[in-house]
Amino acid sequence: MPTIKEVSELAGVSQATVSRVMNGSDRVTEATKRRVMDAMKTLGYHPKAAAQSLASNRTNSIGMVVSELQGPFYGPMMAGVEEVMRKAHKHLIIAAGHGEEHTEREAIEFLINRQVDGLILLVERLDDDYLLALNERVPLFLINHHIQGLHDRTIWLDNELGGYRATRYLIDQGHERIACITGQMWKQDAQERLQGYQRAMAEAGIEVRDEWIVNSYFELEGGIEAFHTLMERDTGCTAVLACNDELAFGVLEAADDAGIKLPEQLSVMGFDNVLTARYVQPKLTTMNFPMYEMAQASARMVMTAVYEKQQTEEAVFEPTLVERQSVRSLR
Amino acid sequence: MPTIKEVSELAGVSQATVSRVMNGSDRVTEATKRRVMDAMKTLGYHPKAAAQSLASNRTNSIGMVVSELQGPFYGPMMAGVEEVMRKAHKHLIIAAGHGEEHTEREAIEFLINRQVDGLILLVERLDDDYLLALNERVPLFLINHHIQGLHDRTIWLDNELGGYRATRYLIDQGHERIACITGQMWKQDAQERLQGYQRAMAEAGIEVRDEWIVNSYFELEGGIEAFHTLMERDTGCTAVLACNDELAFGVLEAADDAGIKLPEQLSVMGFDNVLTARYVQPKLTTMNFPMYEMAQASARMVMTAVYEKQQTEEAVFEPTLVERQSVRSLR
DNA sequence: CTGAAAGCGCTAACAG
DNA sequence: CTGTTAGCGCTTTCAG
Repeated sequence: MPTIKEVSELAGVSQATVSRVMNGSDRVTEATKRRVMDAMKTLGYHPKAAAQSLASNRTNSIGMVVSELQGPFYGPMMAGVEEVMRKAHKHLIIAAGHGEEHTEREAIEFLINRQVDGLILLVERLDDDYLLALNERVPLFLINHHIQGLHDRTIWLDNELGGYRATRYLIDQGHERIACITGQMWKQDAQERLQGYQRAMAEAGIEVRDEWIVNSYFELEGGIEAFHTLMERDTGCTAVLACNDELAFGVLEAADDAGIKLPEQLSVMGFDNVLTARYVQPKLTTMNFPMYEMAQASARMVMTAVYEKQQTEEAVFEPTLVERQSVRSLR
Repeated sequence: MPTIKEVSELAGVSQATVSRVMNGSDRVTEATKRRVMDAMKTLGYHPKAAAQSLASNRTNSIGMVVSELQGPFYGPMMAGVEEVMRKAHKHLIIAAGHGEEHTEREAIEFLINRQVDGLILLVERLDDDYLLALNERVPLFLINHHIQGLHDRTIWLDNELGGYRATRYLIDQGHERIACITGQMWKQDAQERLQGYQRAMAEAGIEVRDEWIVNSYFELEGGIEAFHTLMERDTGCTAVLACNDELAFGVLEAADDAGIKLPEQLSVMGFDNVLTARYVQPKLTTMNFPMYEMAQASARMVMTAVYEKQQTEEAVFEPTLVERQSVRSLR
């Protein structure tokens, strides 16, 4: 492994100069720059990340913490981040929270000890005070998590708008009695999606009856249970907004078991557009969650904030309708 | 950020001693060890990874290259690796190949420049010579990829056995005319699964007719196309082994579109047991691919080979049957 | 069992 | 525009 010293000798310059051309920072003559570059090439030189970090106090790596690596959500997320990071020659170190607050904090500490230059967080269970304190130690970037004072470091999906658009679509298809199955209400996105539903209904002048809303949790089983309570309540709803696809899948399954034909007897609308949505029967109409794009945006935000030291501003993404076959038009 | 120097001063020992207790290597008196530990704790000391790397020529990080981050496959894989790595206080740096040989090599070079201590590869398109050469530069660990001379660094799924068991199950259910939809035949696993099918059929004394085998590719569309060619060939098969779940989903969809009832008119068997398999209609009977466990195994292999300098041996995993509803018994 | 000292390979003032 | 000079924080001989 050649070192900077060898390069400098072969190029007939000082190590400092070599360092300069690598970092492109200071002004160097085209001529010497060329000489150095050639020397690097013939030696097959690659700077040693550890040495750079130690000297510069920058690791050129950023950490990413996700609640869990499983699930349909995180692949695209990681892929998006990884892509832009690598193009910029930065390293992505990942850690998973495995679903618990305790392990999420552990994952974060782990990455901070690694002295990452920045931290992208896609987590749910951490409280704001902790995160704010954390931000003093390392620049934080938050995906889908709002915190007072960190707006310009936030990438989020407008869930309220998504809930609104989804509901609006159902209404436009002629539905009036529309049920809504929510996720865990301590989750910000669950709340917001419900709010969007309520706004759309209010706007359409439809009075939402309490029995139309069933509180559940973002899992297949949650969808199944919710479907049953909906049946028991005998609401007469013709459509249901499941606040994420998983819930919708549960509804699909439960409906099928109950011998209810979809979408003929009940229209189902999902939210997230996970991969599986295209595979189920009927193919799920849902709101698209542009995870890949949001991930790229978060990585770009890191680049400009951390490495270019420039101000950033929050990035908002909008869910868009993906029309498939689980919603029937009443018109 | 406290340094080793401060710790040593507070503990009244030399830096060397502190280093020793951290690495647990040399013998140190219990007494001084305790003093050092206390000092570390009161200072909230954490060693700086970059400095350690530079001095020890070990980065305590291993790289992982996957063909693509998307898809149902890699989440569990990463989760498994990450879990055991983090427990051992090692770092996981990931890079994606994004499906092309060119970018896969790039990803690998990227990680090598990062001086990772080892490299876990879950890739398909790289040729053996390249990988063997690579192994001279950094210890390689291969998931589902066989290479002469790297057996003891390989973690693999017995695809042939999986194909055999799947087919065997179909036969046991009373099927005789069993079609097989393969993946891209340049993929090792596609070949092996087919071989397993053939072995089971031969063993059962069933002569496989050429028209029962349709060469396709591991995607939903591949399954749809394969289903249609199967229909055109009018084989009279009562069951079909789709060599991965994606293919099976394609068959499900195409069959549904063609008005063919599953599993009444055709039994479908998948392979991989991706998350989605539980969501489709009928729920897919398939062979389980223990990705999470295999990932953990690969990480453990890295630990013992790289950090404990001990010999390892290949780890083989067996696919097991997951019985759901897409296969009908003829008995 | 412990300390002293010499780097690991690079960056970052500070001069010139 | 370029060279000189200190380190960055840790590990690792080599003595003792």
